[in-house]
Amino acid sequence: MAKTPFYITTAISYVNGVPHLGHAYEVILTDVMARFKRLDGFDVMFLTGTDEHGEKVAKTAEEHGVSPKEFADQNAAEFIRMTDTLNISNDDFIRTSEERHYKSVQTIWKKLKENGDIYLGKYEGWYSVGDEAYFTEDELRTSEDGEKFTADGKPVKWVEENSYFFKLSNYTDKLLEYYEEHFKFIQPESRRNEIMSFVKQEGGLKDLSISRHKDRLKWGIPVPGDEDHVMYVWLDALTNYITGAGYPDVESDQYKKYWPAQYHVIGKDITRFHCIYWPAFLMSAELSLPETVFAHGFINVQGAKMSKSIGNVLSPDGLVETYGLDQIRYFLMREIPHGQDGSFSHEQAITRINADLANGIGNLAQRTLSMIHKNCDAKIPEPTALEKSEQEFLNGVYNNLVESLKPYVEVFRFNEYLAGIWETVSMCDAYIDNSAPWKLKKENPERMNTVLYVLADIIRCLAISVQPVTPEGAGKMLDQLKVPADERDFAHISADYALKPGTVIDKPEGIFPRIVEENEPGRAAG
RNA sequence: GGGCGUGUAGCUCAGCUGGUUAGAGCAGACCGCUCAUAACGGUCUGGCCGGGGGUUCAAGUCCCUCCACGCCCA
Repeated sequence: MAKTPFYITTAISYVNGVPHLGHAYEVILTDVMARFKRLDGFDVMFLTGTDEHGEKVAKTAEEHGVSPKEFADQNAAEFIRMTDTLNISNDDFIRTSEERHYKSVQTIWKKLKENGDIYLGKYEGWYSVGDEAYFTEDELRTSEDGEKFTADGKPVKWVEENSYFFKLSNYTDKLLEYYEEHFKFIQPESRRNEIMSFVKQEGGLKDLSISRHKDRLKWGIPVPGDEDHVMYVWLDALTNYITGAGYPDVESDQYKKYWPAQYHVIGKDITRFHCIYWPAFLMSAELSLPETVFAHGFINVQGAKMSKSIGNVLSPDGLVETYGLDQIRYFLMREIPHGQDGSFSHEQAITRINADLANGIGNLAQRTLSMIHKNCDAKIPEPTALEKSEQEFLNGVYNNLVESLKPYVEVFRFNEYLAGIWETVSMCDAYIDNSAPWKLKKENPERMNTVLYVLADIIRCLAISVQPVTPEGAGKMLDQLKVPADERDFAHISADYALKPGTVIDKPEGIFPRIVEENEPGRAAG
């Protein structure tokens, strides 16, 4: 039976800076969904990448005395490295400076043009290089000597130039209609409201400038048929999602299989581009629209927005070094509520990691496997007749552990998913205490074997279920139980694949060590 | 200025279309256990559900208003 395709993307990261916690969160969030879907039997395509063009990159490159391409190469390498550091399972990594992307963007440009949605106009206005955006008069502040500045103090200059425009104004009604008919297109709902009220603004949507004159911006994709112009960032950047699926070869297996995407996972700050511009471009190019744009929140660090000036910017490297990879993945998925802003603090991280990973699932596996190793001749014991409650416990795990939590996963509520899994962890600990296998050892060895067997098989299921979030630790746990590599999908959470009694196990080692604070709390440096 | 959202135990959060004594985890206290990563189990403490007003037999849940914070737009 052919697997159902599932295409998911992160936003592409702008290479003007280097990776920080925000990037890490987004790519982990997406990775967890991708891994979950693979385990659930989908044919997953997971794309992430870098956005490399634009005036800001060109300018920063110049400051560093290198070409834009060299500069982009350097920082793109950092983002690629981040995917390794964080154990991200992306199937592809796209860079907008790649040849395949040039072809793709130029093709879609031609489509928009053929369909009459691109025209040459004139743009004039106050332009801020720092923001790569135009501002209207009333958005600016004027200093005493008449200089104009943006609200946050960046300088602007008056610019007049020819520019190609996209007739976004044609799409006001079509977009609204689309939102009405596709409730799930923008999630969470608060973002949907935001977008709808923006589109409903008086006079409808305004046309969108999509090119820059070459004199001012060379670092970009040339406009087909007009040497003097280079494309402006959003058309270029957004198109990466279809490039990744094989566009412009719309007849390719790849494209037919994966487009339209199921999810674009993005930060809430770029919702508008993804929920207004992108669908409008796709409509104009007569391509299908993605199913859902999911906008996640931001993470505050030690109670404040991450910023260089405060000095609380956390790097993925530092976080992994301080807490461990699975640990940081777990923390972010468990602690950041769905679609809202979350917060990160050292204390919070330690507490959560120790309580759930070290004292919770880690200790559960360790105490169970130790008992098996010591008391069952290092073999998975042979169970005898199960008590009714044990059978029910086991059946509940087989039938519901993952199944009952799927609805949460569908909407990125991984915090709820994990909370659900951990209910079973807790039930196991209670079951151990009630059964007291250390007493059964003398009084009733057969019962001890049964209890330990039930526990071991539930731990097998727990480990399978947490693989999306803590792939490394879960993998080790399954290794310890000698679960074959091809029996680790959700489909194997069943009695049919239960552990085989007699299987020899190694002396267990703790999977998630407790984080012990020395004298002063270590900080993840940014 | 308009809009959206958030405000529930010390902390992080659940509470769908209003319905019995408001829930969970963590933290804290006590008791128990000793297989385990000083881990685990049990019990308990802890909440004028941001303030005020209203609708209703009944409101954390609906309406109005105010306050704080965040975001979108102007």
